[in-house]
Amino acid sequence: MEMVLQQSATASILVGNSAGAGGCRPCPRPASMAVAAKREPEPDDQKEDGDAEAELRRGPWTVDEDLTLINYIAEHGEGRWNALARAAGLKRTGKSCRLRWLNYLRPDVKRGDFTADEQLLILDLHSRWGNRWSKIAAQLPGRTDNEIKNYWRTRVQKHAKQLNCDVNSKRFKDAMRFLWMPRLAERAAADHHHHLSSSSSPASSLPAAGDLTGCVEKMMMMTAMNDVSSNSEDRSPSSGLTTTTSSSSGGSFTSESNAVVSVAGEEWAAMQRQQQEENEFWSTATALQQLTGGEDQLCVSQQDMHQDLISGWVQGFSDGVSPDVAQLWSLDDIWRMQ
DNA sequence: AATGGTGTCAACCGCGACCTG
DNA sequence: TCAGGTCGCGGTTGACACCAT
Repeated sequence: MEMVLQQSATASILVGNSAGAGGCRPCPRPASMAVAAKREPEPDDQKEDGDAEAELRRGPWTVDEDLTLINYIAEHGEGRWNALARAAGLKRTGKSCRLRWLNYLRPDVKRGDFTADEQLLILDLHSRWGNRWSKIAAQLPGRTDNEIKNYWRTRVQKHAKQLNCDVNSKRFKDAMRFLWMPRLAERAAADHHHHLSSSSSPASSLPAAGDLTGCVEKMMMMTAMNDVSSNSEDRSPSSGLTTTTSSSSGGSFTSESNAVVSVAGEEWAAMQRQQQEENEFWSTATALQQLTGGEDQLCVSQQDMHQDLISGWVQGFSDGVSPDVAQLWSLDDIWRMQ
């Protein structure tokens, strides 16, 4: 394991760049390089080396493969993926190369949690276009269709499950529209205010997306970040600090890693708060739904749609709510959710 | 400490659309 | 027009990490 981590750091160093993954959170799983590195080819896999007609490789990409692909595209450009895979000497299908590049290695791929703005946009666009992931992704610069699809399938569908309804049901759509989205909008506004009042955001200190060198820088950063997370016990940035600088990074990332971890510490705390709020929000929504009892209680009537959306929902809710529920969740609470 | 459940996300698969000779 | 190659999309899978028991 240690050897593997060293290799990933070494491979990055060979490219000769430094930090750069924009908006990376304290790394629940920052890069599949973690996976790839852990699964360097077994001895059995090495037999491919002596066989030009060896079978195509599958599964996680290694750091070497990533570098090969990045370097080849830097020199020759992307496209013609099957030919590219052969010419670059990668034992991968063109399809696999394309996917790896578009979803992961491309310099302008943004990583980390979706912002409230982005979440809002995803919810909104999905309500209009359905599972048109690539179309939705086109509206979110730096985000891939795969990432958005995963977000939808994990986070959004999880909330639907919490509400005990189908993600495509009117009930869930209403909950989304009248509970979740206003809340996200509120958070987005708060984020904007925060960014305006703070001199520089973590992302702004990182290289601008779009240049190919930034791509390799990103690999360096991801490797460093991965080391932080893989060495930390509780996944908090502070606990990752000491092990990062002392072991896997081999000292090469010391200052950068410290800076990253320092920034990550703030983001970590914010993330924790956000997660807690999120949990409270959905449990409240669930409780509310159960107390109001009906399958359709969360749905609004067609007329309500013509009113201001949020106040309309609140009115609809207040009309149908039982005294018990009213006690549990005062109107103040409802308004606070707007 | 062991184990099973769950969440996350990179990667793969199948298929249809498009391109090219 | 047609056949083979390529690309892009949406759905699914599998590995891993974390957490609860």
